[in-house]
Amino acid sequence: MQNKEHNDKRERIIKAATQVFAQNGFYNSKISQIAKLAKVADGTIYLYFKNKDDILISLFEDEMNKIIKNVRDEIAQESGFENKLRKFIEKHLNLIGENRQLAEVMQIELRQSHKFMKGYSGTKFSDYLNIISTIIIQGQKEGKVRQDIVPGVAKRILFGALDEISSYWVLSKNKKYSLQLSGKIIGDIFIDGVLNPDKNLVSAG
Amino acid sequence: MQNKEHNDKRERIIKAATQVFAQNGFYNSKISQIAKLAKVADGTIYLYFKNKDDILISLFEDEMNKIIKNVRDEIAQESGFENKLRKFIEKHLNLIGENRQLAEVMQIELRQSHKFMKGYSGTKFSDYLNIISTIIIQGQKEGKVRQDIVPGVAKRILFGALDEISSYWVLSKNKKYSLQLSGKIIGDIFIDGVLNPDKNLVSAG
Amino acid sequence: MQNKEHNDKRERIIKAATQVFAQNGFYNSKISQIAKLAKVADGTIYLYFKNKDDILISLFEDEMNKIIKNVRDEIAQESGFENKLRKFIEKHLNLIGENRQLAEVMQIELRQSHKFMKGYSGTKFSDYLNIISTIIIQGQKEGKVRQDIVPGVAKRILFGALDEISSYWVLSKNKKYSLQLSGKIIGDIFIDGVLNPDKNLVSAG
Amino acid sequence: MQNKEHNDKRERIIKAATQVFAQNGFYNSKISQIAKLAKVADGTIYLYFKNKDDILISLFEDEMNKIIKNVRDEIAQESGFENKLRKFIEKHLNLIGENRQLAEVMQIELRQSHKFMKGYSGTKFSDYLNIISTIIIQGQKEGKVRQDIVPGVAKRILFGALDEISSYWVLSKNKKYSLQLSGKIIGDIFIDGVLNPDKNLVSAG
DNA sequence: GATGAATGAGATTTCATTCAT
DNA sequence: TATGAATGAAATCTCATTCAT
Repeated sequence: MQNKEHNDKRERIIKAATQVFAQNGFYNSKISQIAKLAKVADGTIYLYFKNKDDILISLFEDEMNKIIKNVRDEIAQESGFENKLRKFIEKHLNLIGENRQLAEVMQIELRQSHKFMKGYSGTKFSDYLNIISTIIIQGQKEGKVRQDIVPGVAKRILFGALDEISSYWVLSKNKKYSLQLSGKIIGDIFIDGVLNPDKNLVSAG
Repeated sequence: MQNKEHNDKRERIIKAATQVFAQNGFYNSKISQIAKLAKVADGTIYLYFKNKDDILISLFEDEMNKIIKNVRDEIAQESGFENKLRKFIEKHLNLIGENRQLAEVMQIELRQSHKFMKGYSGTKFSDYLNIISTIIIQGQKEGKVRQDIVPGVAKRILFGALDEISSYWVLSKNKKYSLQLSGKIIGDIFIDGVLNPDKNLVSAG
Repeated sequence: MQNKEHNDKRERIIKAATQVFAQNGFYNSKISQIAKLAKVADGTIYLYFKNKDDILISLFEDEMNKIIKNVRDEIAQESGFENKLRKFIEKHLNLIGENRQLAEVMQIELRQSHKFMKGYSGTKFSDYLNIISTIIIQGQKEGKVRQDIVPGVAKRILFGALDEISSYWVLSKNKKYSLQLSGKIIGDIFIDGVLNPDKNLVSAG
Repeated sequence: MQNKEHNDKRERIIKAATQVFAQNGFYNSKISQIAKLAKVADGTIYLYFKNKDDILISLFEDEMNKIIKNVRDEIAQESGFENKLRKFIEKHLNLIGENRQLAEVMQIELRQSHKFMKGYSGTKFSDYLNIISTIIIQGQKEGKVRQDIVPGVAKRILFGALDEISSYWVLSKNKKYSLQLSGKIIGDIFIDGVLNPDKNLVSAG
């Protein structure tokens, strides 16, 4: 019970922080705003988090854990390199589309801030990227993906593309292109781009 | 003479700000640090810039102007969609490699901050991205690039990939992959990914 | 208890501000001085007041409320136009004499500042002046005061006279004339000056 | 020629300062504003005045010299205590009416500031007030004014009344009462108020 | 004399964090 | 645990004044 109450408050703070950070940016957000929105006292926040930075990091890690688990589960249900990759793209963009505020914080704030947060390793983010490289490696084993594609580079290329599309979508007022259309194009370009030309011929023949 | 001195000071401040912002991030940078590094009095900065935000924006616009001009000139000397695109990628990554501090500020700080700078339109950034879409459109006219590739989406996909690779390179201590290698892979994936399959077959045949 | 502490601090700040403003003038007074004298932290002041201007206005309104109530009560106990007016004069000068610092602030600082305090209506001051006009109107009803005396003008004439005498007394080092003597002369001049000549004749006859 | 130019600049600065001080108050006025309005460089002001305070004091003394001379001359042409006094009131209010900006500065700024200007004696102001006491003393010699009226007090009473009326007129948007009407009432009250009652009877008889 | 760019001291205000209750 | 009043360090920006030209 105590514990439940505890978690409840922690979660309320994280949720409020997500909203506030998304709206004002990390540096322009005030602890008191978060406290107010979470319906706790300012001081209470310091019972759950070491300091302001810690809220951002915790928020990120909490959400990343959920996301990584979720994405991994879904991808496990797909078979074949291409299907898995398209599923990853779909899931990523869905997450952005469904939780815009979280997306903003993760995209904008964390990128800016993590350089300055001592002791933060960014492992979770690495874990997320490695979902992509694992798929690519599998593709190479399947003989689908060219051997000269370095998975450690390719994972960043795909993530960067997704991230930029997401940023634009999050920040722009008039959403010119849907996330779905963008996702399709990303998938087309990336998959065609990494495919083994031999297989390509075969599949085209 | 007066004018030269004037420009000199303005430039010194921009240069110092680049260094300081890169090192500490915009919000953790102090005007006094910049002034000290630029060897001017704190107050002098306000003769050249409206406020702290204005330094960041000016820095960005100044550099963007130079970069855009430079990149456009170089691309103009190349012929054909593929050459132009590879040149763009090469130039972008060279800029990152040659001026790491500037790159850090442009990549990290501006992305975070521009949301909060009222009245800043970000035209320069748009201009830069449009160099890419112009090349893609040319590729479509040449019959090289598939018609279902939306240039407005593709430009962000390529930029996102370059940007992420650059961010990683800028932030990581041990630079595992060279920018050159990464650039080659980006080019390979992106170009193969957008090529018209018919041409592809022909070129493969 | 909480509340008492609260009021205590607010009052301590007001009191300290009165002293500091009186000594240095509003613009030459520093928040830190006031805080130090009030034995609170600089930031604490901003829990009770919006800004520096607000301290001055609050100080004025707080004191005016007390003064107006006090003066009105005392005047209510007097009967007849002349007695009431002499009592007003006596009370006004007593207030100056008893609380020189408050007087200085109210006389000098507020007069200078209120032009620049947007949104400050100065109602309290008006209320105070209207105590005088009320007495004059009563005098006119009693047939004592000439009908051609415009109460709205006369109230300022009397207040101006009192104010100048007070300013002089507050600012001059060697107080040549006592407030009492000055008060008597003001009363003599003003009352004789507004009396109905007919009554005057009668009373002289 | 040099000298004429010199005076011209000095005067332009004084004139500009009057305008700027009147509009913004002394402490909210910037040297650069005054310089701009006077069409001189900021630094030029320091060739004519020691510092910002000195501008205010000089402005005051310059104008006071003119005013005192002017008022004295006009009064000298009147005969008898009552005429002289009414002329003084008329002149004072005319000055306010004719040069509102100067009036504002003299009334509001100087009053506030002179406490804080080291070494400023305020002699000119004293000279001005003594015009009044001289008239009153003459009135006492003529047997018109009661002996128990202390001229040093009475001069402040009259000045205070005039000053308050003027302040109100200068600051209020809708000028409810004309300066002329107010002047008549001040004269009526003050003169009747100081007159010897014996003379009063005689003059009434 | 005249200029105006440069100076740099200094004050208000904010806000993360603490701690007595 | 929870509170929220109090703290006080710290930073942006202003502007009177100076001084090299």
